[in-house]
Amino acid sequence: MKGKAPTNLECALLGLLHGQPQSGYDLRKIFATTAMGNYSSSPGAIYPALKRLEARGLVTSEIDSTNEMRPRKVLTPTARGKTLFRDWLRADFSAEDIDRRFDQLMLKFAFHWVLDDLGESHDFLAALASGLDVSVRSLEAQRNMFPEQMPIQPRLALDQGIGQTKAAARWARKALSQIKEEMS
Amino acid sequence: MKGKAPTNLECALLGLLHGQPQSGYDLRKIFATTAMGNYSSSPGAIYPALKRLEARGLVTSEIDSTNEMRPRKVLTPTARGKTLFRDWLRADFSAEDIDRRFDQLMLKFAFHWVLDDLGESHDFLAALASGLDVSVRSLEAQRNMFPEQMPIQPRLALDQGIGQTKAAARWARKALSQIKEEMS
DNA sequence: TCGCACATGTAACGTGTTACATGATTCA
DNA sequence: TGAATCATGTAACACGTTACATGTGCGA
Repeated sequence: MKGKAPTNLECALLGLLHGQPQSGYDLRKIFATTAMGNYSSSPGAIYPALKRLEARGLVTSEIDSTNEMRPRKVLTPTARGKTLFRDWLRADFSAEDIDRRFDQLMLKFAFHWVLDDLGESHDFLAALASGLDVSVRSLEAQRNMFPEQMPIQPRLALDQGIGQTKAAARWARKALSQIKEEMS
Repeated sequence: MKGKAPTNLECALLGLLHGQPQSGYDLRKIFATTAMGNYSSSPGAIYPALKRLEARGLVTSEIDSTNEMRPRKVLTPTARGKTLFRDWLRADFSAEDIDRRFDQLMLKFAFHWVLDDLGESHDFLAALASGLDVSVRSLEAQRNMFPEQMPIQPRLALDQGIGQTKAAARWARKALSQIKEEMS
C-alpha cells in the first residue's frame, strides 16, 4: 500500500516546497542560513534527494528561463506529493520515535501549518507531552538505579538528558496552550 | 599526524571498554537497555565497528573460553586506544559542534571520568555554557526576524529549539557548580 | 582580470539499517 | 520439542559526506 519511508531530508525539502516552489539552490541556502541548518545543505545530498522525489512523482520540475543564460530548475510538489506529505505529518508516533527521533517529530510539527487545522496540532502536542512524561519517568528510573560509586560525569550527562526531556514537555504544554488560544 | 576521526559509535564502544573489557554482545546489551540506546545496538553496526577499532590497533581481542563451548571475544583498549580516546575527550570544540553535534559533546562528557581530572570537566562545562549562550542569542535573533504573517507552528518549533538550548545552558552551569563542589 | 555568488550536478567512499545465517544452551 | 537467550558474524542497500566538475554573471 505504502512506498518506503522518505528520509528526514526528503520530508524537509518537500515541506519547504509546499511553502514556496523553488530551486535546489534556494533550498540549499535555507539549510545553510536558517535554524533548519541541521539538515545537510551539501549539493551531494540535496540534488540526489530532489531527484528521488521527482522519480517517485512527489514533485515536478520546470525550467525557469526568465533569466535566459542562467536557468533555474524550480520544483513544485505534485498532488501525490501533497497527499503523501500530509499523511506523513499525520502519522502517529511511538515512544521510540519520541526517544530517538525527536528531531523528526519537531520537523513534522514545524510543517503542521500545511494541514491548516489547529486541531491536529493540538492533538499532536497533547500526545507528545504525555509521551515525554513517560520518557522522563523512564530516565529518572535509570538515574535511580545508578550504582553508588559511579563517577559524577555520567550521572550529570544523564541529568542533561532528563533536563532536555523535561524542557521539551514544558514546551509542549506551553505550545498547547498557545494553540488553544489561537483556536478560540 | 592524526588518523581520520572515529565515529560516535566507535567512541562510545571504546569508552565503554575503558570502563570494563567486554564482548560485542555485552556492548549491544548496554545500547539496547540503557540511556545510551541512541546508539545502534544492531550487530551489523557493532561488530564491524569493533573490527575497525581492532584493525586500527585501538583494541585487542582475546577469546574467553572459561565456558568452553560458548566462547566470548573480549575486547580491551590498547595503550594507543587509550591515548587516542583521551585526545578525543580533550579535543576542543566549535560553535558548529555545539549546534549540530551536541550529542557527541555529551558523549564525551559522559566519559570524562576517564581523564580522572575534574579540572578538565570544569573547563569543558564552562566553555560549553558560554557557547550555548551564543547559540541562544543566534536563535533568538532568528526568531525576531520571523515575518509577521508566519504561521504559529514554525514559530513554536523554533521556540522549542531555543528552550532546549537554554535548558542545556542551565544544566551546564548547574553541573559546573557540582563539579566545583566535588573539587574542593 | 580575479574572485565570488549563482546554479546544477556526479563519483567515491564510509557507515548504519535491515535481513539473514549459524550454532550452542537453557527453560518451559 | 520448541522458543528464547547467548554469541558472532555477513551481505545488500540506502543515504550523507567530501571532493570534484562545469559554466555564467557581476563587481572590485
